[in-house]
Amino acid sequence: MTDPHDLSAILNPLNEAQREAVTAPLGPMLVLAGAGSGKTRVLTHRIVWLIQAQDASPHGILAVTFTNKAAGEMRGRVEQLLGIPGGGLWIGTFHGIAHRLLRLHWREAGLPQGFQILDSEDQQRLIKKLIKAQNLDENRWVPREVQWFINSNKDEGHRPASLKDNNDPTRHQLIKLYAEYETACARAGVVDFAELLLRAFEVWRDNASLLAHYRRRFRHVLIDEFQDTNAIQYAWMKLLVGSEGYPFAVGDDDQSIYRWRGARVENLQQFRRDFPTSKLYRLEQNYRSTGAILAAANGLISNNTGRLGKNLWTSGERGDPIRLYAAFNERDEAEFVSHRIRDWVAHGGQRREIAILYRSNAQSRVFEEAFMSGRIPYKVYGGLRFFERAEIKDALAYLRLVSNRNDDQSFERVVNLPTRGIGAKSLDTVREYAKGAGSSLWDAAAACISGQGSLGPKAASALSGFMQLIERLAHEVSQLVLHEKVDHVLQGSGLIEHYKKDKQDRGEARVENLDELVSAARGFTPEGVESELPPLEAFLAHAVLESGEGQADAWEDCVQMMTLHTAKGLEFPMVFLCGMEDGLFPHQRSLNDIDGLEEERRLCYVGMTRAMKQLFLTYAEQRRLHGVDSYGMQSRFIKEVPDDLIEEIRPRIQVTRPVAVSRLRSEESAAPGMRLGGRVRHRKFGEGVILNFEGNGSTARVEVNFEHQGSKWMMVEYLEPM
DNA sequence: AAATCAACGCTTTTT
DNA sequence: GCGTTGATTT
Repeated sequence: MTDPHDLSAILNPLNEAQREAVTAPLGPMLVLAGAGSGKTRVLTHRIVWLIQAQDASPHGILAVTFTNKAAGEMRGRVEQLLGIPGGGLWIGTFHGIAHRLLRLHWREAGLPQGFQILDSEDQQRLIKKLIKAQNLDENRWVPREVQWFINSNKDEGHRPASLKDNNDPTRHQLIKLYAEYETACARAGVVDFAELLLRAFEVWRDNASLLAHYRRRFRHVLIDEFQDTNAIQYAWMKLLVGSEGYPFAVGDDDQSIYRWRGARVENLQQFRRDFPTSKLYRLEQNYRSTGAILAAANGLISNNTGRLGKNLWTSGERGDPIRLYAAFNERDEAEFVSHRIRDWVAHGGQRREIAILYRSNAQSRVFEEAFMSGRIPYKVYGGLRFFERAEIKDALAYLRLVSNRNDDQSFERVVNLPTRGIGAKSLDTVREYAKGAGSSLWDAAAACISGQGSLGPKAASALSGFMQLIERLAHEVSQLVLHEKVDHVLQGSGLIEHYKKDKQDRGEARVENLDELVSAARGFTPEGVESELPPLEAFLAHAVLESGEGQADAWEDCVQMMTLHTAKGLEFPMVFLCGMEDGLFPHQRSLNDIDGLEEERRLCYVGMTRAMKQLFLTYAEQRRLHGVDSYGMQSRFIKEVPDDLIEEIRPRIQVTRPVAVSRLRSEESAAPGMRLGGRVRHRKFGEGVILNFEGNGSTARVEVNFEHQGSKWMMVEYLEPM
């Protein structure tokens, strides 16, 4: 047993800056933590320090993160340091904590006790349905955009009633849809993700005694990734902290990459204004990357304006230079990466130490093809997760209906799946009736069967069959344990049969996933507030909130492939930043406004700082994009890395390339430095890249893609190589 | 109700 | 160019 007041275990592993932050006197604190500077360590050690040095009760500490993964890691490390399970400690995601509060205070929040959660796909379906029900033109009222309107307003704390239409008919209609959406959610007893946060905020704002209780309880509020907080998360934090609490915010403005989904970097500065007594700490010593990598990242990010200011440094060695490879096309790029991976493995490295990072998911395909033919095991991150798969959502819809007949989304999803003769027309009748009666689809269906509304006898019997099925399942399942419930509903629903008929490959995988769902139910243990709910309801809520990476993935030694966004928070000995071309990265749609461009730059910064030992930047001079070949310029970000840090790798000769290239190659003596993809300068048009070539000697003409003027054909003599 | 076809659109993602 | 989706066909 360790002496509870021996703090050496907590403090010894820290550097001075970290120790200062961890042991800072109680009060509002903001920690600017650079990439790889030990941010999680400071957060976890602070928690333990509060408990062991300040005698804070674990009960009085709230720690909030954005992802379940981060929350899990934090809890694990705290428990490891404490040497005991950190029961009583509230560590969770914003949404998880909000969910917990709403389960505890569903009455005050005006929610039904068994409310369920809508994921974004469900939300979009519902919105689409509402738009259709209004007979609005779906081209004018795009569900995605309406969804964005609703969510961003919720993120900002706005209810439909508080929104002004400013005599703008479009806005007026959007607000109306928002209001209708709210009504529909209330009737079905469901809340979406943004609603969790807003509702949790409102329940405190509108219940003084409840708020007072939580203010008294949670004196210590620690928030991770503070630069990613949105308006409602910030407001919620501020409300809880009040004037007595001790907020401990950790973030990095240079790693703010989620502005597009409502994150407000400004919250870092706002924090300083709202808590004028707050102390600011900086963690700038990096333990992850070599000096060269850090210098490159610093050089890049220094091009951004309005930074809070931070310079990462390391006491480690400078290491290898950043390597830049100009590929002919995207396949050559992938080949190059493959070669480097083989070299790494041949020298004793592991594949899991390598990350391929790209701006957009579509870029993974070419790499996958190359790795597949090169027999290099890889894993692509991103894409659908387990609980988001169609068949799983179908199964969950059955379970939700069994649990709550008024869940209209689920009703619509499975009423005719597998097909049982309930067509669009019959459903219209039911919908119409529900609309008139202001009831759920289930109740409307019951009414229609019993002769109200115009439903054909055939449809009525089919519908009645479905409803009896659900009632029967609900009855049969009532005494079973969770996984038996799931299993039984799956069997009874006919979903398994339905998917077995599916085209071999796909259908098989789907049935396997459904089996996996039963296993997931078997392995499910409700935690904390979840145990207040019946197991099935707890399981359903859990499934939405933690749609989870496929839990059990055989840990084969794989090259890791993911987008730059996904890579945040991770580190790898060897990193490839691929597709470094203007238009791809920075992305075309971010080129126009300076804020967008700066966010792209931060994204690049995040990518570079993932690398521990080796960093490669690659780009393709020619890339097939959306089916057409295009010629790009190398990313402006490459030029923002100090020259002396970069070592350019010349393309290998044996690469198959267009005939024109070899023709141009033969002209190199006549026009030194002129090659396809080479950079040239024109007196009037500025800089560009050579796209194409014809003729030879003094009659040679080239097509040049100029940075600003577009592409033009011209004589070589007017160009100078760069 | 399945199958086939044309249209579309195409960053980034967590909860 | 590809995968998804909605509409139309049989």
